[in-house]
Amino acid sequence: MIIVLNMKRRLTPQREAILELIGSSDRHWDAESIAKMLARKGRAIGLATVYRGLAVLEEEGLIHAIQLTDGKKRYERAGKEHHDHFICKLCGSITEFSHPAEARILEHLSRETGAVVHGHEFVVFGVCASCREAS
Amino acid sequence: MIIVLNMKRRLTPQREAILELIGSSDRHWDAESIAKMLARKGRAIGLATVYRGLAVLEEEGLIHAIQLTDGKKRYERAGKEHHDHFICKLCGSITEFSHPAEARILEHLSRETGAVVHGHEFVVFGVCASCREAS
DNA sequence: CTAGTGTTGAGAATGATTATCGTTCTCAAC
DNA sequence: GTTGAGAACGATAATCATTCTCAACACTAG
Repeated sequence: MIIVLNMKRRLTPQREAILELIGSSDRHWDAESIAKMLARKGRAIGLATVYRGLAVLEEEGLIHAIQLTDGKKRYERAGKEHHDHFICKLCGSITEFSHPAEARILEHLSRETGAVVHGHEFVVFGVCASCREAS
Repeated sequence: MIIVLNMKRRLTPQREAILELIGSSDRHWDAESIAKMLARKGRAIGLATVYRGLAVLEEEGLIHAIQLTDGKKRYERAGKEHHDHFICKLCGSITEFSHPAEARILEHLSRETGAVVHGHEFVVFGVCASCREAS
């Protein structure tokens, strides 16, 4: 895979390491987990650099950011079709789901209000099946 | 309106002031705005007390919390039928909307995954009609 | 080669929220 | 009315995620 960043941005070794980590898994990474994981792999990167790298990679569309209910921004690899997130209050696990009706809701919204929709986030919380059974 | 909080929680004058402020408007309040507004009204309340009050009032179901994309938690009065939020990236305005298909998505999710859904949040961002026209 | 600009890493700074702590308030039992 | 236990208050310190600052380093074009 050959990646070229726009303009003056460079795909530095640090940014490549971040991209490789996120791109090769289905996890929802936050900045600190990325820094720790890279450190554990002997590829330590300054935390500020991780934050900057994430911002750049997101702007370039190479990763995708989501904002869940805890204060942390999470990142997942780009290129998957759009999906929403279910978060279990008990175990914290994140499950992805999607439904075709969502597109219709967005269409309806922009038709009614005249707004231009750039993005959206649908976060559902509750108790996942395995936690429900376990309790 | 008579309000009785459960158990050991008390509806103190401070909490009543917060509830009255949120309940009598359709704004989406963050903690600091509440503190400032009450201070301007000559009813100043410690910021920590505002945060604690908001948490208590939310637990009691008297106000409703939403988490938008900026780091701040917002609160709106409870009792309105459920709705979602559209945020304009340019002017920051928040528009409420709703669509019946949403319920179907949630039903589908819990049927498919076996999860119990407690709540959800659908946040859409883009450019509102008036900002679009102005630019 | 060299100037100009992008990038890094460490640490300071920021902003929202939460914890701490001594004091005050509430309320039921005495 | 007094007391005692626990809830609540307000000011301030602490925390947590994130952003900023700045000096040292690395590319890239001329």
